[in-house]
Amino acid sequence: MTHPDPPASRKRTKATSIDIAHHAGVSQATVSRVLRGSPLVNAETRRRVEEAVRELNYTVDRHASSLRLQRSGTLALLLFEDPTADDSHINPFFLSMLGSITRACARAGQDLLVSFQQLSDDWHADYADSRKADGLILLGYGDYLSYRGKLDTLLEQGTRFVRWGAVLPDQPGLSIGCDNFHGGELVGQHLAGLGCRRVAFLGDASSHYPEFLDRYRGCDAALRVAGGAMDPALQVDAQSAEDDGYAAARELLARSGAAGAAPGFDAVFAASDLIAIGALRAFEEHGLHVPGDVRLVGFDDIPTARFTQPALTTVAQDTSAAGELLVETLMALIDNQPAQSRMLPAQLVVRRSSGAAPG
Amino acid sequence: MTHPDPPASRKRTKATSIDIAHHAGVSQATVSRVLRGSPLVNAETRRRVEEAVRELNYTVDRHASSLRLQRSGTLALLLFEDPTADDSHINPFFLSMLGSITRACARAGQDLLVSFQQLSDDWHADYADSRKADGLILLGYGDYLSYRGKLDTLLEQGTRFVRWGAVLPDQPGLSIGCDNFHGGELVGQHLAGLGCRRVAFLGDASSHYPEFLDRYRGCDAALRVAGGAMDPALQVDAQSAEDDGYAAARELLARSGAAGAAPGFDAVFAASDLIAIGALRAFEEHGLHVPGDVRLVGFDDIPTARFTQPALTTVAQDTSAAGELLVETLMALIDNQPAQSRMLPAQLVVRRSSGAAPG
DNA sequence: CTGAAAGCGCTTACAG
DNA sequence: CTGAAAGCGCTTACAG
Repeated sequence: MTHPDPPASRKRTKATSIDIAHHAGVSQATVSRVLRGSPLVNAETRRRVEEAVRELNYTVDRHASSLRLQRSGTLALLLFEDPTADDSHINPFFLSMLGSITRACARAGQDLLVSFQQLSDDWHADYADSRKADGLILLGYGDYLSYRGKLDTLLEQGTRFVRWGAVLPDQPGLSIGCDNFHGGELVGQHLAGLGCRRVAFLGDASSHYPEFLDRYRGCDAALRVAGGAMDPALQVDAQSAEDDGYAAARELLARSGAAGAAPGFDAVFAASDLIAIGALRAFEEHGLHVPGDVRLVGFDDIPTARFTQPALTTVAQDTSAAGELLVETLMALIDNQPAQSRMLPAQLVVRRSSGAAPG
Repeated sequence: MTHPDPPASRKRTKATSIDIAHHAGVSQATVSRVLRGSPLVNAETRRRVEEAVRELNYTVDRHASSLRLQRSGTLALLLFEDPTADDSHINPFFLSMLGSITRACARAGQDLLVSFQQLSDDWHADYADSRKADGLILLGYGDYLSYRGKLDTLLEQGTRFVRWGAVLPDQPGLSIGCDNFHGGELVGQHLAGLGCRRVAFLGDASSHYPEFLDRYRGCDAALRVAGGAMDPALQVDAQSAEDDGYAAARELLARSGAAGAAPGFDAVFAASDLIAIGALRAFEEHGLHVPGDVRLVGFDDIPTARFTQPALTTVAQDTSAAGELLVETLMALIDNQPAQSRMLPAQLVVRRSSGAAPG
């Protein structure tokens, strides 16, 4: 039984499994077996190896292991930003998703690679092909139609991925998303219950932004039950940033020709909290009181929503469950287990901006 | 000149450099040279290889490359949370740091591994030893004294790391931090200029939390210039979360025995915005008006600070520059270039909570 | 239960 | 300028 010699000069070079083998008086193969938890190892041998591992402070080299196993134990989170977004801050909602995904990965024993991407970037080529990650989590707003094609490419290449977003009937790959339609319904019911008849919508309500579209439709459905409906004339496009909301609200005000006079709408449903916050600023500047003159509802329940003046009524998405489910679904895909798209419940959070709460 | 055969069955298996070599009619070594940008390659050969790479959609296998190069091209961001923190949300300030670090890594061509750690975890063993990352970025609040030892261990092991936090004279390793002392001075000057004499401090001002301590000292120094000083009786410990701020403010109120009567302080400097927001709630419940009865200043300038009622005067840290500098410094360390600790300027952002702005 | 050996896919010193 | 070959540090089928 010969064992390989350890390196002659032990000059603070990282320990390898060969060092451990020598230290414990076993073969390198046995060290590897112990470290991978093989049942084929004698208890006493295992003990000796484990001791050497502790003593030499050894950790398995991740690259050697991944190369051999053809598996990296790493997931990649790609966060898309709209090309319009300058170097400004990321939507807090996504930051909160990032937090929950990070935790979920830790629980699943996976490492997480995080990257921000422009929608236009050549991202589909990179992470999976280079085997940096076993699968991708796709997150972010952006024109769905223009990135759908990239999803097709991913699928063709056999890349495992899960997307956060609208759950659509015929989409490429799997999505986890909030039940946006129901979220919209909750808003519509709430506003109709408060007697609103003319509900404006701030957000791109087309199939370019299917999440916003679902929110719009849900609200419309609820209003119809109450004998009303959304009016397309009261819909103004907006991406999800605050400035977009500000601009859209001004456009809405201009359109309804309400220079000082009563506006042509009694409520505004903003497709995101950031949009709502921008709109709030525009209304304020215009001398329009929220909720006195206009009731306002957002979507996402970002941390700031509690602090706007008035505090923002909004729809909360369960980011904790979302992160968990995204990781779980992606792991199933990677392990060739059955997996499916799923929607998470939405919850209305009533605060003062809709004029319903006490005070 | 013989070239290795490509795999017989081409069943959607990822292309390797051998496939490319065969396709381009060169050796695998030459493919590698082209991909690593070696100048030793004939232009026409290079062209052929590049074409094959495009055609077969080839990407270098990261693990094989890293194993060979003994370099991963990856940085790890370890975000510490206090053990007290339940599954609640991360301080938005750190989320914003995370955003800027992510961008900086992208610009530096490095991948970023993100992980949340409990201060108590055995994190020092993992990332660098396993070669998952070439270096670590350490971020987060937590008892400095209790984690200083781990920094020493990292240093001993030869792990490259940079820490975000207080820049201290005799600390292990390098730190990038905001000039907390000067940030505190700015607050002290501002408050003194408004005629405040009794400034309370909400935050742990000991060497367990050197950043908070520096803020405290800076404020004290500024008050002394104006003929005053901080009063230790008006200092209440608080970690950085909102609930801690709420509790600390109530403790302060109880201590100064001000049940309805005028409190024993005319201003409060909260060590973080989150603490300030919690304090604001406590003061409100107590019937204390900000800034009428108490002037309030925070630290960090998180997104919500603009929206509290009244909007929060605070000290902004340049997170963009911070991320850039953290990555730059860590890269220098990894490349064995000279590198040093650095402080970034702090900037006072005056809003209504200090009673100085118009309105 | 254990060791010897092959091989994961690269990179680069060496020889031409 | 290019190819053949060694080797990075693992994991596991194979043989005992």
